[in-house]
Amino acid sequence: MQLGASGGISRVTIQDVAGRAGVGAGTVSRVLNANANVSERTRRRVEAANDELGYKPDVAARALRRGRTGTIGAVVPFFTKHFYVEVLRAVARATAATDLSLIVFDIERREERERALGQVTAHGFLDGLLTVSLVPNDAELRAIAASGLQLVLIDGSHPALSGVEVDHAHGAYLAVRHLVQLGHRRIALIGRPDDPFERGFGPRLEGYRRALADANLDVDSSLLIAGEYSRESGRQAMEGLLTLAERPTAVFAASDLQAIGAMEAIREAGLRVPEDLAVVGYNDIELAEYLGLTTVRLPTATMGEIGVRLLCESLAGDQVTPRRVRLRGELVVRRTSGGPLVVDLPPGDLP
Amino acid sequence: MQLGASGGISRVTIQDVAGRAGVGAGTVSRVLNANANVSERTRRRVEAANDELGYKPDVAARALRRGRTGTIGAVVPFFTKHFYVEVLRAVARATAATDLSLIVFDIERREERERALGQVTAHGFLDGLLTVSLVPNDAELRAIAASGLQLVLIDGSHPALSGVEVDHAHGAYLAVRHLVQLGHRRIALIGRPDDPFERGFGPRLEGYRRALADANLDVDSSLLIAGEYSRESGRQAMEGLLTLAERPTAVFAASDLQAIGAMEAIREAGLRVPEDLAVVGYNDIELAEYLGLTTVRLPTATMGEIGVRLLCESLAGDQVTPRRVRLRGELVVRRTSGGPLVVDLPPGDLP
DNA sequence: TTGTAGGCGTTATCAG
DNA sequence: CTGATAACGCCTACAA
Repeated sequence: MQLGASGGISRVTIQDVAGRAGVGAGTVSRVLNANANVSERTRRRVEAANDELGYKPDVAARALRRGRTGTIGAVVPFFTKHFYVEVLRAVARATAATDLSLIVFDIERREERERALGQVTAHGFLDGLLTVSLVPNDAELRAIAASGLQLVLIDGSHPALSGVEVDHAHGAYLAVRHLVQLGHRRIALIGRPDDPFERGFGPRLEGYRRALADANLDVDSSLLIAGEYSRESGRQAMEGLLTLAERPTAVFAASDLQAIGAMEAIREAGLRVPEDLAVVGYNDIELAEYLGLTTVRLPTATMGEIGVRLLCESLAGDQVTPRRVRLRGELVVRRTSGGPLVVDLPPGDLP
Repeated sequence: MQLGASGGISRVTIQDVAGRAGVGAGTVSRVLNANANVSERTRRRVEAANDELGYKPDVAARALRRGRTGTIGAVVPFFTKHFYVEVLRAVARATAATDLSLIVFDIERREERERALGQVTAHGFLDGLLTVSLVPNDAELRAIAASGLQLVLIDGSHPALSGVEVDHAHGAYLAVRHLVQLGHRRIALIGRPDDPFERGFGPRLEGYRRALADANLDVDSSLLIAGEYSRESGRQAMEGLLTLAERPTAVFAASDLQAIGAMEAIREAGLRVPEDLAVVGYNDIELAEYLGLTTVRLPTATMGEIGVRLLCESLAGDQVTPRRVRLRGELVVRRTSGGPLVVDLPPGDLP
């Protein structure tokens, strides 16, 4: 009898477990895969043997036999930012509930994106891929398709691909309509594009326009500032807005981080939120509640779950046509917009 | 004939290539693995068939047969920082020269570290692992050993593991000795620990002590500031040092980023480098040359190469005892230390 | 309910 | 130098 190849520790195989449990290998396999008709007694014996030997099925053998590796990848930008963390957490949880393994690729810089996508597709040990807020370009798409990799987009969309997207236009619409209803007429937009590595407005501009149009208000382009997903960006944008001859009375920032930066700028200019300037953010990060920031809450958990579910469906190969799910966020009204709200303070805390 | 399992595209197998080339599968395999005795004519035929069919060996089948997956992982913190980028670049290059694939895990936060290490060891599709500036704890080490994964440390050391380490104490010694030789007697140390997720001094303090001891100088603990690897940290440390009653005349920062931050603080205080305060950094990042920063250059490329080589040796399983390689950096004298140096300026550029 | 055999795609061995 | 052939470890028919 030979030692299991180099892998280090001589491998425990399904045969060993079968021998130990006094059953055939097929039975062990059935137990492992919760597969069906195994008597309770046998199952227990097998499980015991399994534990005693510390058996772990060989991924390679399994992959060869099944034609699938049982491993998926998730490509996520900016691991540190709330939205991505939340989505990824949901993805991890949902994946854990399946028999798939997840490998996470964190993309903090543009260059890494290419590298990660390349290495993921070239290697050939992934069945499927989830990308968050990243839509691969045509070349990447071709490579992915050629390698037989199933791709599902989370917070992004492409006509030929399955994906979960968020109706950011609708979220922006809710936010801006809220401000309009509070009587604001000059509402600034501090934008954020779709692609996390860009600058620009993205679909939030559309919601902004729609909310204004509903109220028969014109869009004043001097109130539109494109930025990126950061506090500093929000601060700068706000500083610019404050120099305007005719200042806005409210601002919708396309991310909470930007909203927080904007509020800093507002306070430094000696103005008050919401009395002088109402502020609404987007994402509902943890700090938002603490700061009383009115914002739009996104269904991050649902997005992650559905993303995994769609990928599982793609892997099962049942359906051919891509499925695209569209989700909506909800407005969370707090102090910074100056809207009507009920604050539940314990009576003792009142001054 | 059945379609290759779900993988998507029906798989081209080695048999197909063999058929197309009119040879046996074994021969194709030999060609693919540059294995030896194949006639030039046959080799060409096989390669042609290979190209025409776009054949890619199945990783799973190969892994099963060989007992090794041919994939290694590299766990690297702070992908954006010069030192890690350089080491990783070398690792990638060295890996490309072998028949191994590399999967990179970027660790930007403490929590990710655990996750990455866990997923990497649990999954079982990696033959080996390289960690940069990260020494796994005992529990992690056990898990790694148990999974038969070969581990090699880059810029870190452990008695039981192979690894390449840098003699940071020696690098610090060179830097501080340089300052001592220039006549400085009050030399501050802005420290940096070994573990990128800590705060502290690390081995650089030892080199600092040694250089001072050589010159019979005492260590003044008020000149020792612990910090982390960032510009801001260096700035703060320097601001503190500048408030001292008896100011230092020179400072050795344990990273260039910290040195740059320190220089900013010095200039903001209205002082000049190197006239009022000499500065030496560590790492030789690109900016260092631009700023004329005297610093210690580390053999990043060599570290990456050797790391990969050590891992390959471990995988080959030839040697049992861990091999540990110790490397040294070199001092690069530029303007900020005020040392004697020759600047090669084109004559025309002189004022 | 359970054991057995065949084969997934590759590579190593053994004849020729 | 090259072609068959037998594993690698697992899963899934098929047979019992």
